[in-house]
Amino acid sequence: MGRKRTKSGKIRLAEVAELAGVSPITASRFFRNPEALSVAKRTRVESAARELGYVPNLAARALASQRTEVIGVLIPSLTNNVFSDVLRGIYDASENSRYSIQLSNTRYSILQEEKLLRLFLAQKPAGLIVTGIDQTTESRAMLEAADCPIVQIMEIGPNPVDMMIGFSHFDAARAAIAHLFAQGHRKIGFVGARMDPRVQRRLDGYVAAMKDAGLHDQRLIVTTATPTSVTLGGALFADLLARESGIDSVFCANDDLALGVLFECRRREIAVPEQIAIIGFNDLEFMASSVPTLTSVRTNRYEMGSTAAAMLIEAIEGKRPEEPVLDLGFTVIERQSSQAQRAAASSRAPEWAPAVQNDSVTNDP
Amino acid sequence: MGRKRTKSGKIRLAEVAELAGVSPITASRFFRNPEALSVAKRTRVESAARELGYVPNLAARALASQRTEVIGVLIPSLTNNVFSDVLRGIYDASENSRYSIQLSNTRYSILQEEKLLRLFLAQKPAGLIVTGIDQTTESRAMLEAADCPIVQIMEIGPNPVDMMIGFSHFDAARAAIAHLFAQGHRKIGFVGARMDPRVQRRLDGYVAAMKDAGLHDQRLIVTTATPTSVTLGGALFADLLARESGIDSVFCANDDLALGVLFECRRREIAVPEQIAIIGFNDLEFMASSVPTLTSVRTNRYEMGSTAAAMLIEAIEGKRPEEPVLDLGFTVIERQSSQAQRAAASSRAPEWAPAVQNDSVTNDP
DNA sequence: AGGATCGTTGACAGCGCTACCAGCAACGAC
DNA sequence: GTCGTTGCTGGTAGCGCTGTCAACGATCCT
Repeated sequence: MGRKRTKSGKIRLAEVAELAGVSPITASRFFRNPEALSVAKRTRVESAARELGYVPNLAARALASQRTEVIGVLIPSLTNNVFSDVLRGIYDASENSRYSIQLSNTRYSILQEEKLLRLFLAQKPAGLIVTGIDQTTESRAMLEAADCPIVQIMEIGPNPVDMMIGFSHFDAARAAIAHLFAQGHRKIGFVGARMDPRVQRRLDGYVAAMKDAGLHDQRLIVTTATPTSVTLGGALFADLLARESGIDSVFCANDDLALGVLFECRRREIAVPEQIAIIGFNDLEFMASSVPTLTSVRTNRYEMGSTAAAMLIEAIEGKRPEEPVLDLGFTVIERQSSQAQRAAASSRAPEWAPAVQNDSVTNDP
Repeated sequence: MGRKRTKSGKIRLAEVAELAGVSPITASRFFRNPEALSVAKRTRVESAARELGYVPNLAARALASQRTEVIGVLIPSLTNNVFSDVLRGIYDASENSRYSIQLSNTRYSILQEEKLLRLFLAQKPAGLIVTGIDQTTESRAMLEAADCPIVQIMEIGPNPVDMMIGFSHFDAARAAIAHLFAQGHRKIGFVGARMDPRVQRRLDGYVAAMKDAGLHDQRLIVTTATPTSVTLGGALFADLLARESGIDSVFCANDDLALGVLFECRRREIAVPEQIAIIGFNDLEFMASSVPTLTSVRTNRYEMGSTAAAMLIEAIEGKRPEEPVLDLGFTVIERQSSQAQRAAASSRAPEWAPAVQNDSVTNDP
């Protein structure tokens, strides 16, 4: 097999072209735009490539074409369960595409995000997925100047840089509070940690709902910048109880905190939901199987990731969506921890039905 | 600023060299091996690069040097909390290096792993991190033929391909059972899900310990190939109880299952640890704050990731570790859920001390 | 003094692929 | 018949960087 000056057994596009009896550029086209070839050449190149076990050299491709096939993803945390679901969606959706994912962790710092963004943009990514809508002015300018499609994920808001997919944390929080109101609760506490922009907007939604009902009281709100955890949920709830009495329910900014609150109630022998109702946020898997089962606001995290990646890839290939902003919504999943008091007596055992509610499990292939 | 044939404002190495008054190759050396330059030229190139805002073109570099600065990482799951800790370690350790992480999800399939491995290897990665020691023969051969450093993570065993970092799941399971024996438990159930090779080895450790004590009974073991979840823990435990009576304790192959078992006990009003003791595996954060707090086997997941990446980078740069196999060990963290029966009466409240035990929280930057 | 060695620098020649443009045959419109 | 037009193919010329080798002066040794 007559190679020219290539060393040991490396298969270049030139070898494939030679075996197929076409020019290198024709072989190249086969990989990028097969429809442009006549059927005869197409099959010849295809079988030659297979026979030689040809694998394209991505570095050479990137250098020659002046663009990469990399999708950059900027997320604020690798620890948070929420992001692992989103990421799984992103990886799944990109898996059978030509694009590869380049992930970076901003650690909830918009300055770090700006730095990483600069790094990414310098490599001319094919597309970018960024978290949230609270970039620095500088980041925002870079994103707007970038000549690749961009998807903002996790929430929606005005002025998308390009595309946007998420839901309204403000509305979701309002819905959570509305649910508690409907169950007869009035003195609703708020427990939040980390306080990133999305948690902040959940707090805003809570405050708005409470104000609308004339029930707002700053002393019902306990927050901290500390990263969230189950343990922290218990501690913050303890703070809340120490500060204020007569609280009948708690809205937790995420499910880990809610579980912590539940445990703290158990520790103090506070009956849930009879004495205190609990509602969490995100609807992680365990919420459906705790005792009592925990009410939460379900968010479509996996879909957020997979749809974002799918939209991005479509846009890279020229098929922009007609509607660039996609609201994935949320659902309040009512469970025992927030049932109205009259129903509470019979709520201990019968309604537990994991088979119906653990759908988040089945997403994992 | 006299550029030759370059279009709009793109800064190449040649521009930097020109401004610094050196040849391009000298400028190139500044980025790869600054010590080889005289101090004078070094500072000249440095300031020129900064002034022009030069960012190297990675594709060109990869093409010219015939190697990439990519570390490939193959993990079996993006959902599992365990891997998100490992990943965080990997990303943190690689963050300030020149290497970037390329992540792929094998979904617990060694065939998928083989396919991804082939893909990775074709791009000549600088190094590779693979999960576990159960590759296909073909994968094994590819790994051994690869001309880059490789770290196997998550467990240790004989015949490392190259480097290896983890701990013995077999020994860790034995230690868990030994702990239960020490607390006076004899009829110890095993609850496992997913049953990947590492969970299988935990089961092997359990079986070995039970056999040594003359207590082995196949009916005490409940497993499923289904992905793990809290809900599933409860369901499997229910199966176990239905099948066998007189069980005094349960070893759960991971913490999610353990939490599910705890909830199932609560649902059935089985006192923990008085009637049933529970021990989990991994020591996730919530284990320290449940009620009762849950005993678990702590594993060093973040360190596993960060050390693996650090070792790999060292090896890529020529500094191989003197000892290629690193055992990170494990620790049985005793909590209320496995306390001996005599002590159980006083175990309800006093020993709960989250401040001491929630160290996994502080790892998150 | 002559030779060997070291540290520093530069010239040259690609790495493997694709953008760009040109060429050619086949076809239809005028 | 001439002139586009379309569909397919190939030649040329790099993309921006680094491996290799050679050259040079300075230093050290015999």
